[in-house]
Amino acid sequence: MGLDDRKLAVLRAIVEDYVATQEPVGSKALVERHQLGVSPATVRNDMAVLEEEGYIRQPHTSAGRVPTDRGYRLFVDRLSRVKPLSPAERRAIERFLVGAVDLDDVVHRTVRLLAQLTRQVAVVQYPSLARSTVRHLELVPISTTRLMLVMIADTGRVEQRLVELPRPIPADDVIDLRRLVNEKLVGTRLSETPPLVQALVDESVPHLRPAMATLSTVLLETLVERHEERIALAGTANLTRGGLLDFQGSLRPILEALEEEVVLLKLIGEAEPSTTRVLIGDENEIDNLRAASVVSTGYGPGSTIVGGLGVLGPTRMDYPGTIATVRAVARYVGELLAQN
Amino acid sequence: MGLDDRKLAVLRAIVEDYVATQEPVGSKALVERHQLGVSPATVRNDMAVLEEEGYIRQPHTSAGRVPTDRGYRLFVDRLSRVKPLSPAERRAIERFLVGAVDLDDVVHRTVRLLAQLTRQVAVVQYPSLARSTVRHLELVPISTTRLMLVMIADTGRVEQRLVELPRPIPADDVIDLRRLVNEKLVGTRLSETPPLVQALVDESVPHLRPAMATLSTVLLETLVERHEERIALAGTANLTRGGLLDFQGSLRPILEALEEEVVLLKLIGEAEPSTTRVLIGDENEIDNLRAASVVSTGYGPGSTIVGGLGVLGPTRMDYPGTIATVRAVARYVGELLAQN
DNA sequence: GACTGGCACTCGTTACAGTCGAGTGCCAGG
DNA sequence: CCTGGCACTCGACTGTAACGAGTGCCAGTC
Repeated sequence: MGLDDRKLAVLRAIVEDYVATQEPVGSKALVERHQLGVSPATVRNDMAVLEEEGYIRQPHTSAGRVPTDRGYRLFVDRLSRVKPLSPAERRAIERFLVGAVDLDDVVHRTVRLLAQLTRQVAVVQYPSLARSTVRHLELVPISTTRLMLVMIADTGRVEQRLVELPRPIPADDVIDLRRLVNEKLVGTRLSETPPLVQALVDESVPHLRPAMATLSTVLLETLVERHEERIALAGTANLTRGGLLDFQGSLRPILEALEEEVVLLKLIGEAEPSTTRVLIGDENEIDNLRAASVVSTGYGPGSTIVGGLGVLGPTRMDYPGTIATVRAVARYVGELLAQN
Repeated sequence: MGLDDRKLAVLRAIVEDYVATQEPVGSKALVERHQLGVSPATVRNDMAVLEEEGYIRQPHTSAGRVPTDRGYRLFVDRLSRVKPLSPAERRAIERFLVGAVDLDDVVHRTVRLLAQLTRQVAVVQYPSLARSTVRHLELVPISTTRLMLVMIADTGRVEQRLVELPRPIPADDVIDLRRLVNEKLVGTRLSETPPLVQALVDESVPHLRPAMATLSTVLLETLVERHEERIALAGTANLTRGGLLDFQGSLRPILEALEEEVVLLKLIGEAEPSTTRVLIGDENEIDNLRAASVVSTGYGPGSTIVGGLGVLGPTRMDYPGTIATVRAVARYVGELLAQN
């Protein structure tokens, strides 16, 4: 498919205008607003080709052109440069994130910041347990047959689970259990833990074994297998911007999808290092989100990735700006985490 | 205002029909669907009175009648009986809530359950810290100048904060601190804690005092004053039911309000024992929610209240059914909490 | 005095026709 | 290969007319 430079310029112009105005853009308006150096008729010919190739389409016979998902894709891949952030945005990011007292606080501030800057729906995954290492395990007796297991990860994440023991155990045994699990597990990554946990059970002295067995079950099942990923969400009200034109009139499927943690994780949780992923409309695997685009990336202290964050919006989205913002926020959050 | 029985019956019929059909209801349709024993003309006269009194209104001159907020209020207060739950609903509640492993789990399941049963937006407040008592405080050294403070409440709630110490302290001192705070605070209600915390600082031996002071600040500021109430939300997709007729066409203000924790707390957090609160449209203090109604109640083990839960939907809502469901769910959750 | 049937009236909804104009595709000429 | 010109399409908007659900009012009845 031979798309010469001018045709690409036309596509870029269409995308930019459509994103800005939300209205199908015609050949005449295009030459007026951009210095293309050719007449509307020429542009029309180019448009015909672009349409044939599937990059743009006409909503109605006598309307202007609108980019297709494929058109946006080409735009993102070849026609757009990442916008540098404005100083105001930089300042906003810093102002927002200093003074966070807590991992919870960091995550909440981040997700709100993202929503505000991009004016889209923002999603932030808590640092993944699978990618964290254990800093400390605490066992707090609740009753003689119940323990509260508290796990503190190096990322600052704290998770707790109630452990229901098969039979009562004395306080001294709790101390022993605590010592044992900490000796064995502190510093390890939870995803690599299963064999270690098993070993813990096998090596326990007989009278501790039943308790240790339950404990290990809880550790494995609830912390690793059903790996308790957490998600923060903000900016759903932004979905209502742009009237009902975006998302083809119904927010329903979008809102439904946003309620499913699993879906969100799929969207932003599979980040690779220092890559920004852009999913445009159709490319999305989740049916409910076929009318939306997602920009996501990983974040973490230094160059390691502990979680993902991103935004979701209409396919008609300011990709360069959004990508820049998502990257910048991820970087700042990474720095923040590195300080701990 | 003399509203005889028949006029009240007419109002009830109008509310029921309108809630069911979402369409303004006229005099003819009314006599057809309800056994009022009079002619449409009579009903029209009654309607005229009801309209004069502000209980119903006409969207257009030649349309049927629609209840006003005031009409719904009268309906809720005097004309409706709380519907008993269907066996299916009871079963759904039990099925949903058994097997919860965790406070987080309980809250999440509850909020989803509520959303599903009422088909509205559901809100559940985590057990309030101010109404919980301290079960255990744990101090975990992160570095020589940092502690992780973990508080476990009797409601199962676990909160953690990073404590930044003014200067390094040895491990033994951490043990002392832990012992001191636990001796003094376990069993107390956090809302009554301030004097006790202050006493802790005053009574500390000199070399522990600086650390204890920071610790107490964290305890007071972040756990009590900025009382860390938490909220779970579900069912926002239900806002899109009933097309765009509810909420006068724009979900925007609703979605915005739902993003503010403070707003949500105001809605459901001020529950009094065993009362179900119903706020209809205008009665709501939050401007953004003037087009919505809220049904909320408190929950807690036994007869104490530790938090609130409720649902939010259009003023055109099945009040009897919703009230019944909210109450039932609150009761079940209370029982569940009582078991711990 | 309360209820009812009848009737004129209101007004939103729908259908239809006509106009307008943005935008297109195509073609002949530079 | 680009351009100006031109006929054509079709959605948006406007105005008109018919329709009908629903009302308010009034005179008559029990």
